[in-house]
Amino acid sequence: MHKIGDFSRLSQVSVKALRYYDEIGLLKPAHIDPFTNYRYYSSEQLPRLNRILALKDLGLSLEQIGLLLVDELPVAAMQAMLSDKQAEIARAVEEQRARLARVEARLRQIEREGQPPAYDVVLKPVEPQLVLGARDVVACYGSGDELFGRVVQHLGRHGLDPASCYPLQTLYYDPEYRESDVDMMVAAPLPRPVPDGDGVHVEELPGVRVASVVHQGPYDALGGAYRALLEWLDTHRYCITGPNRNLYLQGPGDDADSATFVTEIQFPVEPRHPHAAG
Amino acid sequence: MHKIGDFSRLSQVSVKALRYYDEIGLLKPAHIDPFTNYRYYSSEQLPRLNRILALKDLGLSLEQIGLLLVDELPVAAMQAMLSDKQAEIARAVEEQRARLARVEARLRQIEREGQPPAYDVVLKPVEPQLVLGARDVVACYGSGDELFGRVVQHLGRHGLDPASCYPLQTLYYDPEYRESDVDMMVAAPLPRPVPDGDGVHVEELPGVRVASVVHQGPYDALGGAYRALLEWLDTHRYCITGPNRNLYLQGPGDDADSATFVTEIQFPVEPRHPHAAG
DNA sequence: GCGAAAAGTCCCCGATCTTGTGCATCACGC
DNA sequence: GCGTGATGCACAAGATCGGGGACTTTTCGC
Repeated sequence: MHKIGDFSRLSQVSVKALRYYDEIGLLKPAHIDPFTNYRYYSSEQLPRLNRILALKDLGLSLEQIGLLLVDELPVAAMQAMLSDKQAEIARAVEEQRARLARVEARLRQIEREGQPPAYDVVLKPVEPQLVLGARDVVACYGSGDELFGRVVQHLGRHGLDPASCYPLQTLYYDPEYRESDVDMMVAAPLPRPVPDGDGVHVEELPGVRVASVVHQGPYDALGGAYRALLEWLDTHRYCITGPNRNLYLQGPGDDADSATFVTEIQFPVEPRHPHAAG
Repeated sequence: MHKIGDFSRLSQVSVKALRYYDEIGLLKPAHIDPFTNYRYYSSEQLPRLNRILALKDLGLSLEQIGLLLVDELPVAAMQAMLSDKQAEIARAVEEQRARLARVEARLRQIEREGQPPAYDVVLKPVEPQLVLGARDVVACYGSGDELFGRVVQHLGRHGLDPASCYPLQTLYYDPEYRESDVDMMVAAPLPRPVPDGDGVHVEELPGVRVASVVHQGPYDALGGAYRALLEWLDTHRYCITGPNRNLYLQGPGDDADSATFVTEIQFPVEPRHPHAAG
């Protein structure tokens, strides 16, 4: 029988840890003096302690180890828990590798451009939203004004302040970039349903995961933001799964100078080849 | 200007988190109403928030991000921090992969043997220790009794109780297993130096990292423990760097039945090919 | 347009999660 | 009297989340 200090030296486990393992029931001393409360450990408890250390080394929590150390545990249970752990670690490794790839990509970008990236791409979910939409094929990207007019007018007709339908947005349905004959929709989120009308209709935009960037400044510089986002999608192996959206977070309607316009670009995406990331 | 809730919806960052970022100075609202203390955020703050999210996604802490977001930060500083992070993640990946390998090895072992391993190998440091040693080439493994005798006698001559020189141990110096003519030493840790004597000497055993298993039961079953340990060293790519030791934690001298003998086997080791673990 | 109810916001304290470490205080015994 | 043991509380580390009580703002009914 060893006092806790001796057992600690023997096992290279700190006294505090031994007391903690006692407290959580993982390794009770072989004997406790009822008068002094001194803990006494037996050499025969070393194998159990070593098993605890070995399982801890596999990444199992003390709680899980406690479950595994129950006597007569079916082998299948041990296998199940280790398999779970295996899957968990594999997932963690994959995630870390992806993160490493992201860090490397950013480093390379700084290297290449000599400065931090101008745009930061973030992935985020967008909730489904009920919108009033005006969709049409227009001559060019700049000629959606008439669609905005339709939407704002219709909102007014049904007692909705356009400011309460924030943010106004546009969606682009062409599968590839087009200079002319652009299939686009202007959409305004609705706090409550309204009837359809002349050239406008109510629909629910689906919820999607998007990659987004926020552009600040006049619209003629939006191209850089688009390029940055598309390049990011390429580098990080995402593919586009739906019409992209522009959200006019701060625009001409907000009494703002064009230098302070704020526009968010969203592309619905999903990972491409998740198993071939490296 | 948006109230915190609106900005939260816009950015998909929780209100709580926004308040926290304010508190730690990472993202102060563009305006705070001096009467109500309401926070008001501007759309133009979204790029900064997105940069925060992007850096967070790279695994940087909020504190580090705060350092990186200082205006006019030299590019080199950003690169340095990202490089550090890159190295850190690479290390983490490597460690996780090693752990994954350990879990897989254990699973395979259970698969193969149909039951959990009988021995758990743990790596641990052993401190240097001053010992009284009796070294000789003896006929076979079992014939070290005379060496034990020498040591115990010498201890007694200098007023030391063998019980205070715990645990007695043996070291085996042959570079490979031998059936006969075994070069071994019996050693007893010393609480204080004693003079050398007939066939015994004082020396300091070096501190080493060892792989160890604990065997419980009679000595004729020690072979299984040895095999388990050596197999583990092979599987986990460790090589032996010194004489192995047996520690007699509970043995014939402790009033014990041979079924309750407890012996620890230690092999000094170091990793073999650390870069070729997978 | 007014009052009341509902929703949003404030700040502050504490919990989370894990595996312990550090410190203070008191008891035991060689 | 010093080393060792006991107990118990606090703290750690990081990034929030939860809840409570007090205000403020918005909305809804009339």
